[in-house]
Amino acid sequence: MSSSRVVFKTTAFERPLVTVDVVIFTVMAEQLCVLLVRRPESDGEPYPARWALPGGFVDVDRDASLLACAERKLRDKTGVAAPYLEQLGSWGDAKRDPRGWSSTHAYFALIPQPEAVDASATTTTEWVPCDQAARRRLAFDHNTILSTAIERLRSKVEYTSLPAFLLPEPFTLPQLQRVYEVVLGRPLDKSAFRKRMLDAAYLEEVGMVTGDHGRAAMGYRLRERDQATVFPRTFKSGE
Amino acid sequence: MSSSRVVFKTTAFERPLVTVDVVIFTVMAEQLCVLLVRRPESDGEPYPARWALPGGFVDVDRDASLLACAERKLRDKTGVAAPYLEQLGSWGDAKRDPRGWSSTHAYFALIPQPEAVDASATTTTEWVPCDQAARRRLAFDHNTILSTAIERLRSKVEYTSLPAFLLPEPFTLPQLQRVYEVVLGRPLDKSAFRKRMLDAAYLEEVGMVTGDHGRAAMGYRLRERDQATVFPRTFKSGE
DNA sequence: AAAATAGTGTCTTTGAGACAGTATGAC
DNA sequence: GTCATACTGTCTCAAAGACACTATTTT
Repeated sequence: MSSSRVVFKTTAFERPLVTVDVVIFTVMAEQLCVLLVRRPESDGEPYPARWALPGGFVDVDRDASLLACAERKLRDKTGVAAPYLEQLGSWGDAKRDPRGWSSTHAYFALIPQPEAVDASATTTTEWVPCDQAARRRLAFDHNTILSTAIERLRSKVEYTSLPAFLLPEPFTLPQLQRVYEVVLGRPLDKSAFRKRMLDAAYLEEVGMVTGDHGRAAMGYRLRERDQATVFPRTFKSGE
Repeated sequence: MSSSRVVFKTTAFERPLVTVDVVIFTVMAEQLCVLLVRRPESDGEPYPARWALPGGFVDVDRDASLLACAERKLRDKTGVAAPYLEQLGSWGDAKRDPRGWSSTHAYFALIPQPEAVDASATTTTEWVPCDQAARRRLAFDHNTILSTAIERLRSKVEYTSLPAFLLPEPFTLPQLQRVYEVVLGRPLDKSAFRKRMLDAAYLEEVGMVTGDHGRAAMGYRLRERDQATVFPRTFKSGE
C-alpha cells in the first residue's frame, strides 16, 4: 500500500507575528506585585531598554501549544512549574509591534511569593507593585494588557478562590483573608469571610500552624490545585 | 534632515498561521441557534465539505486589528454591522490545522433574528440549534470552540443583560424573559425578573407595543448598545 | 363577558454583614 | 496572669423567589 501523503495548499496570506505574554502576579510585603522584564538594548530591537511583560515569540518547534508556550515562559522567568495559569485575551493589530502586523496571546499567572528574591534584584527582571507598574510606560501595548489583567484579577477575586493561589501551602484563614484584602483594597468581615471559605469546601485541613504571636490557627491547602472555585455570590462591595 | 528609517530585525522564527473564528448566535423559533458554514470541497483544503464556524485567515492588508477582522467576517456572512461582539479566547497548537502550526482568535456575536431567512436555506451556510450543532463533527477544533462559547453565553446570561442583544428593538419585558428562558433552559419568575431588569436601569421606554393577543406591553430599547450590563447577583439556579 | 397576556403587591426565606463574645496560644 | 490572635454565635437587614392579585387589551 502506497502511503498517500496529502498535500495542503499553503496560503497566499502574509503571516502575522505571533507572541505570548504572561502577566505574573504574586503578593510580597502585603502588596500585589507583577513581574516585569527589561527589553534588550541591542540594535534592531523594538522598545530597547523599556520595561515589558515577560513574553516572546511562539516557537513552533518547541511549543506544542499556546498554553505550553506560556508555561515555558513562566518557567524560564520564575522557575515555577505548576501555577495558576489562565488565558486573559489576545491583542493583535498592524501597529502594536514596529516589526509588523502582530498578535499576542496574553495569559495571567498567580504564584506564591518566590523564595529567591534574587529576581527582584536583577537588572533585567523586577517585581513591581502592580499599581506602580501600571503607571510606567511599558513596551508595546503592555499597559493595556496589564490593566486588563489587574481588572480581571480584582473582579474575579470578588467571587472566586483565586487568592489562594498566591499563598504557599499550608496557609491559614486569616492569612488568606489578608490576601483578599490586599487585592481588593478593602477590609472584609472575618465571620462572613470564614463562612464563605468553609461553605465552599474547597479547602482541606492539614494540621495546626503556629504563627509569631497569639493563638495557633488551622492550616489549609487546596483540594484541587488546577482550578479556582466560584462562590455563589459576590462580596458585597457597597452596592 | 535625513529621514532616518529604523530597521528592525525580522525574526528567525517560523510564523504560525493566524485565523479568526466567530461564533454567531441568534434566537429563532424559541431556540438558541448558531451559524455554521460548509467548508469548500476543492483539492488541498483541509476538512473538505465539513461544517465549521465562520472564520478564516487574518488579512494583514485589509484588517487593521483582530476585532476588525472579526467584524468583517460577521458582516460578510450576515450583513450585520454593529452587533454585540466579544472575545471568547484563543486556541493554538501544532496539530489543529493540517497546514501547520496555527492559532485562532475566537469571538462570539449576538444578533437579532436575521430577517432574510435565506441564509438558513443556503447550501454553504446554515442556522442550527446550538445543542444540535454541538453534536455535529465540525472542522478543526471548532467543537471545542463552540462548546466554550455556549458555556460562556449560558453562564453570562445568569448575571448580565446579554439576551437583550438577541432581540430586535423595541422589545417587551415578556419577550426578553422568554429569551432568557430559552438560553437558560428553565423558567424564571416574572416578578423577580421584571424587578431585576428595571432596577438595573439599562433599558429605555420607547412606547407601547401591541402583540397578537392580550394586553399591550411597554416597548424598550437598550440605553447603551455597545456594552452589556452586569447585575449584582446571579439568577438563583437551584443552589 | 371571557380569554389572554401585562404588570403589581406582599409574604417568606435566605444568606450575608455587623459586631460582640469566647477560646487558645505565647510571654 | 496579660496580650494577641483565632474562632464562634447571634442579631439585623436586604434582596430575591413564590405566588396571588389587579389591569388592560382582543375577540
